[in-house]
Amino acid sequence: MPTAAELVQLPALDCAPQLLGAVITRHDDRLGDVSLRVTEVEAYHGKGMPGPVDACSHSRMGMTARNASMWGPPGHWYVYLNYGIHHALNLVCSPEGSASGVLIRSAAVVSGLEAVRLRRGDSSTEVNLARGPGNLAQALGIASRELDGTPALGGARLTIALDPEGPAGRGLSVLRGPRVGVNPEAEGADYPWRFWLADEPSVSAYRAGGTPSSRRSRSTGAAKKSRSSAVER
DNA sequence: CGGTCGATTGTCT
DNA sequence: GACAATCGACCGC
Repeated sequence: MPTAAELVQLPALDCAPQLLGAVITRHDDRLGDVSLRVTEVEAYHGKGMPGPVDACSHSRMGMTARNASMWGPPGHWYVYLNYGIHHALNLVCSPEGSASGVLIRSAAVVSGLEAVRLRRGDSSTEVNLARGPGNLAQALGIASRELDGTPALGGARLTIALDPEGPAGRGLSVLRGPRVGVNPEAEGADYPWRFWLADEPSVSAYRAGGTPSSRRSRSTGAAKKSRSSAVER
């Protein structure tokens, strides 16, 4: 049975499904602690890694100021701001220098519901509280890049507890399919980088093809591909 | 329901 | 200067 430190050494495609069912805990003295159970993730391969080319990974351009923590040691957080509005949380994986990560897309609230409601507002239904990467970050009180590059295994403010046996150890069924929210015209857009737990209402409702560029091309008559197909593994 | 669109800013060409 | 690993509001069925 692998340890958590060994699991985060795996390539993103192998590490990502093992994170399903893991519990992320945010410590907050004022609002109280919040714990979320991960229900949906996406693998992002580092530039030059063996396996399929990832045309969407932030590491594809090489190291920059933003993505530097992706190149750091695994088991640390990579936090960035997306669309100028939402923060997104990733767990860096695979050996240092390989620049891979797993985007934590969705989760279910395990404890600290009151604190999450305060952060997310009353208008959100319970399954939507940490559904989608932007909402998940908000539920955890991540509103800056403060935690970028900090340890995730035994982290002080934000920590992740992995089940060494992964979802299979609990009899959870894992589904796999293409990403959502990336440009559907991009090379390799159909490759199944995304993993989620079956029968989980908190999994992303967000549809592919939501980017401004894809909207433009769609309105000019480009064919829309179906993304509903999922493969059980 | 499902499609469509604006918000908002850091990042890279 | 373009646009992004998104979200929620709004519109028309």
